[in-house]
Amino acid sequence: MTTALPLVATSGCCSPVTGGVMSDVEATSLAAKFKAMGDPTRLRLLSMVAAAESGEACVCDLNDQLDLSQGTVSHHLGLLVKAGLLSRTKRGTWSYYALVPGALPALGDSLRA
Amino acid sequence: MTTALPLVATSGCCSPVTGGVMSDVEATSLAAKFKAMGDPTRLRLLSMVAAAESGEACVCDLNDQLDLSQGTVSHHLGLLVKAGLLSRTKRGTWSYYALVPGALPALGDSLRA
DNA sequence: CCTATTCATTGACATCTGTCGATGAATGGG
DNA sequence: CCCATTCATCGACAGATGTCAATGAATAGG
Repeated sequence: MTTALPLVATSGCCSPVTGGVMSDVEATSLAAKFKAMGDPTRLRLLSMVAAAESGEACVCDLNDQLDLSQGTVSHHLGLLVKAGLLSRTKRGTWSYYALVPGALPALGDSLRA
Repeated sequence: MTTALPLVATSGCCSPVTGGVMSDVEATSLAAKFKAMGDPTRLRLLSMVAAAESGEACVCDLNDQLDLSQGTVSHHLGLLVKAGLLSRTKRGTWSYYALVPGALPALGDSLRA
């Protein structure tokens, strides 16, 4: 029997903050995600991708709305991918970024009782 | 008529990340809270306070569980207070920290659709 | 009073982070 | 082919951050 790898972030990805004292490992893992969201530019990037009609956006579109150098935007997007919040798909010359399904709500769940 | 200041964090404190493109001001405000949670030590501190029976904990208790200098722990607690996630009450020689009611769930709501 | 306890604040330090400009790789169009 | 476009990566740099040791203020107990 084959166990399919979930394409959607499991809601059990993050230990709840208010569910007992967190271990060092749990805290480090969860903190990495919050850290990725702890920057205004990255938060705006997430909201822009989320607001895109097709569910994805290319760097050029995002870059136009941000008054930052292209390299800097690419850097932030890379961090969001590394944190597991965005996915990147290369098509031709363009890179398309999309929300990892379920990642944000799962993070939100870790803040509920 | 007097308008009472809410002692509980309003659930509308944070603009949702997936509710349209965030403004610079919204993103900066929300990012500050996530930034405060983007550190393993601070996350553990939050979970320790949340796990305290009485709902509050003094620095000495927290310090014992953390293998960090007392000054460092105090520093992290100060950041969590500044972010609006913890409250501080001084009683005698002790400082007691408690969760700001509703603050964490409100943050979590900003990550839901 | 004198001393011990609790805790915030300060100064110092190494490291991390956000930003830019420049470079280079990959693709697509004449 | 040659060139323009898109984008990631690199080197550099100022500023922020996490940590400690030391200091100092406030309180409690003999």
